[in-house]
Amino acid sequence: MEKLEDILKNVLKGNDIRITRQREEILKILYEAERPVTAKKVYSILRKKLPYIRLSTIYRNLNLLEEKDILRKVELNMDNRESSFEFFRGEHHHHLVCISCQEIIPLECPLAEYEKRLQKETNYTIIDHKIKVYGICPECRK
Amino acid sequence: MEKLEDILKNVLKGNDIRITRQREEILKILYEAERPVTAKKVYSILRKKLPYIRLSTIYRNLNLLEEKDILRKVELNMDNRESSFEFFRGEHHHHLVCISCQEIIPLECPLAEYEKRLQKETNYTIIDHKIKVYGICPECRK
DNA sequence: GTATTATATGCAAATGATTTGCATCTATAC
DNA sequence: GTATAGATGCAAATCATTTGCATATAATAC
Repeated sequence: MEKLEDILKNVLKGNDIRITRQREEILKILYEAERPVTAKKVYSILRKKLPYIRLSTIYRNLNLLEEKDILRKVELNMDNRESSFEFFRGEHHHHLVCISCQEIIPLECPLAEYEKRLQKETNYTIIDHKIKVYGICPECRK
Repeated sequence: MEKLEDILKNVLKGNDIRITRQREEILKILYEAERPVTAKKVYSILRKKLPYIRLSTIYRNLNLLEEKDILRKVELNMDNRESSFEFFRGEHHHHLVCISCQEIIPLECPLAEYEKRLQKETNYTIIDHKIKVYGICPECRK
């Protein structure tokens, strides 16, 4: 049974990405996160371990990992100001966000059939889509 | 038959918004636009007529009109950097955007049933949702 | 292990959309 | 017309994100 550190190292190697301490730690945070995280969040976690790390390094790596399809970028705030990132485990999905406490529930994609129909109706080649659902969770409704 | 100027004036009055030249012109641009427009776009159109207008005025008014439910704010770029606004004619809808030429097709909402189901399954109170579909239009595919 | 070289990082500054503070102006109510 | 709450012009601030550059480091060949 492989150690997490080695698994993540291999993820990097397999994508021709050099292994650096910063990279490993960033990826680990994303891998272990239960919900999408912002660059600032990664920064605030990491600077305890790596006091010299900069936000620019975080951004460069998040973007790199997204380009390599290891992470996905998602916009979850209603106002779309800050991006979050999540480890991409191969499944296309969406999010239901509580507008009060920001809790996030992943959603299976309900548009598979719809996309096909849309493609026929509009004659567009459909590439991708994004869905975000906003609500209030049972906890916050109380 | 009422003139457009008067219709828009009444829209403003009906929402307890003072009538100013800048306001009227901004609203008119939005009303007549065939697709969502950015603040910068409004600015570049308007400064021909009102050379002294500032982007801050545009933003203040777009935001005000959105709060009053006269406009809707939409994020159409894949990278979500710039917001667009469109005149809200009462129908909840979404957009299919060509990632090459940015042409936009409005889409009827396919999630009405889904929202109800989701509400039951998750016990969240569903408030709203956003869908964006990205594709390549027939013209650009050639 | 050491040297070589391409790439990554720290750091500071830039960017770009959007917002804000403040003095002045103006639409509306009296 | 006058008073005043609210709007605008203007400049500067804000905030997430990106970039330029000198230095440091990982991968690679020896």
